Amino acid sequence: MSEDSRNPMAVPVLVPMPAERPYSYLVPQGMLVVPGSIVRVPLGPREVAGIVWDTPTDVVDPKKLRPIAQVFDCPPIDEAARRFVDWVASYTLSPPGMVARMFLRAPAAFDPEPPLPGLRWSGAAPERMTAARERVLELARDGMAWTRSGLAHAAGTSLTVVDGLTSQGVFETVEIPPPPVVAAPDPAFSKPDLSFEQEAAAEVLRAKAGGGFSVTLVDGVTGSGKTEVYFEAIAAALAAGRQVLVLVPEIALTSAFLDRFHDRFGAKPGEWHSDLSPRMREKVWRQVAEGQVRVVAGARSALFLPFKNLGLVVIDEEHDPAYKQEDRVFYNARDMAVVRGHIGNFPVILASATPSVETQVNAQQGRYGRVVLSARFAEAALPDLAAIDMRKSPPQRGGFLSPVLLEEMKKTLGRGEQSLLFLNRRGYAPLTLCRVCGHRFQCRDCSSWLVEHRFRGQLVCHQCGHNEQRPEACPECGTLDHLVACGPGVERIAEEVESHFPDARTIVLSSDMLGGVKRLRLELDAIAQGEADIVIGTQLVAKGHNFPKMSLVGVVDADIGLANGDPRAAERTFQLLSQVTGRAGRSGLKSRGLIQTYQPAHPVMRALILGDAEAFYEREIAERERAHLPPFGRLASIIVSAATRPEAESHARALRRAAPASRDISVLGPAEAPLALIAGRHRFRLLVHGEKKVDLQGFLRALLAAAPRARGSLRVQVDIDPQSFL
DNA sequence: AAGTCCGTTGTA
DNA sequence: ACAACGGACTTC
Repeated sequence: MSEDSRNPMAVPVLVPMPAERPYSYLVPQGMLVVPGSIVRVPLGPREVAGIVWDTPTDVVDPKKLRPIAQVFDCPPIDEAARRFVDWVASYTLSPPGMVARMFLRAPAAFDPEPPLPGLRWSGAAPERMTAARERVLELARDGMAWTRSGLAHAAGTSLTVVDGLTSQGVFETVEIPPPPVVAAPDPAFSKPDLSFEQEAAAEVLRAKAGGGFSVTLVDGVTGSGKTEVYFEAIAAALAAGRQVLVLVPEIALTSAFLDRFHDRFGAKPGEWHSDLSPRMREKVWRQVAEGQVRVVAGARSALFLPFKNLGLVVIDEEHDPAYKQEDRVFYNARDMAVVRGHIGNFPVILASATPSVETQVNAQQGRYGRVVLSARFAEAALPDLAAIDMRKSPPQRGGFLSPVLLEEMKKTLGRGEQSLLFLNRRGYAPLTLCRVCGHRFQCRDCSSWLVEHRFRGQLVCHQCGHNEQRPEACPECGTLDHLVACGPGVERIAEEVESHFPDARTIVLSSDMLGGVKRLRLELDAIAQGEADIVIGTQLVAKGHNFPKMSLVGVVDADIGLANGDPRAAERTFQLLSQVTGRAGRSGLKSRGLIQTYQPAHPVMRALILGDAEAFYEREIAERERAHLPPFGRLASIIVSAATRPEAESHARALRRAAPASRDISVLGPAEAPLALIAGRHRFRLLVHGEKKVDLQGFLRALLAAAPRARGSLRVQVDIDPQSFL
């Protein structure tokens, strides 16, 4: 876009706020701006970063127009990324500015990285030569630029020696371009040794990696080497000069993945997740935009990085619920990645040992390709799985571990191997009550029980984070020392384990661990090195780690996830338990998985123990089809929340009344949400259910347009394809 | 989303 | 009497 000298031109700019359309800004004389340019613009009393857009704006009073303050010296957001923003905004019913905001998550990166100050040999000799000076000069004589500290360090001298030489004019100061955050991966660095089956799968993926849009499911049991196989597709994309994005759930914890990548490509991928330091974040963002970082391994938000030349997206563990974002813009990164591939016309690979029902159906119906890896790689063998019927082998009074499991742990310990106990419950006990008056400790702002965390001596709300000191006396009746913990959390299981195996090295892992992500990484590494005998963990132990000495996995309570009325409960439980039991036996040890359950005949348990995934999926798919649930029908949920219950309820009813008449779409509710109160906000929920082919978004837009405006404390959140039904 | 403006309430 | 807050309103 060029400017006219008499009539300064206005351009649309998406600003990071919930407006339905871009705003218009004037382009000052001499400023050069293209669609995708990242600009600094005035917005009310402040200045914000926005993106120059290319879709129509509303006509606006020319007097209101204000000029763009600055165009950042930064590669513009490309056409494909812009269409992606529009698409995501439209699909999720989010304001486009809020989606664009996700592309602008590293404000410091809009300006180029400053060069580092460096030193280069000027050709001059020092006044007097010493041994230390000689060592420094030896390194610098080739004329390459060094950083001051780098040179001193390499020469094994102090900074004083280098500074002395500099002041004598032996070095001249130069600018060193900022170093890359990661080295360039080499597609030919270390060709893997693949089995026949893996090689065949890799060949299919390599062929797709060269072409346009396609989606391929890599369906392989845990330990079958899915990663090695899709690495070959990455190699092909790299060889073709494209950038690659690998989405990984909980990337912050999976250092094993980064190591494997390094082994294959001779360099680490760029990392992107919420735990990055601001400095690193900024460097990665910038270098992705410039095309210098070739491969990013990241959490779901990495989908909104400004790739210069994206040519492949891999979604590892595609079924993982961590891909669903449920705040601000509600989106599923797996589905949006497929859209990104479609818009950018490049292939997408989904990998999982337990694919989501949606992906299974897409593969069955031929919309997605599928490659299958049926055998565990090399020496790895699938664990031998069995259910422990808790009605027949109940735990000791006050305990939660059946004698059968304890006996197996004892044997494992005796062989010097590791056991893993899995329980998806943080803390010591999920409920505390008074034995005298029956008082139950509930969060003052949420409809949920306070969870006792005994290590910290606190009662904690897992919904809003509220915590209080655990009292000695009941706040209701005042009786001392009669509070009782109900049910198990990982801390309580650890206590039980320690009473049975006082000499074993026991470790508890959960996401709330003291010391944060850094500490967790260290502990996971230590476990992989064999520095623990018994590990007790929540779901974070299920994800992608390789524990070579682990030969027993015990699921403490397999029934937990099946209790609520969530339509995805069976699928979730099957996936999670398959993944956990798959932690055992990855390095050839004969291994076992024991599943404690009160309903061993439940189809999920049967499929799991018999290793009959096919039967499970067949049943689950038939059930979804019968009920017209996704992927055979469409769902959206609308959560209305407000400071008071009546406000929320009456607005939810008003939304319901605003629903347009439709034969193919029905609105259920409003009903109080299962979590009726979160952080002091009362919640009501509507479910919108339609046939597969309906225009669900159009229906919702009409509904929202006809509904009264949400004022005061009222908030309305629309969740397309909801995963959580709480 | 993140400011300003303006009305309410709480405290010296 | 005035700060301290919360809600409504605006932003090209």
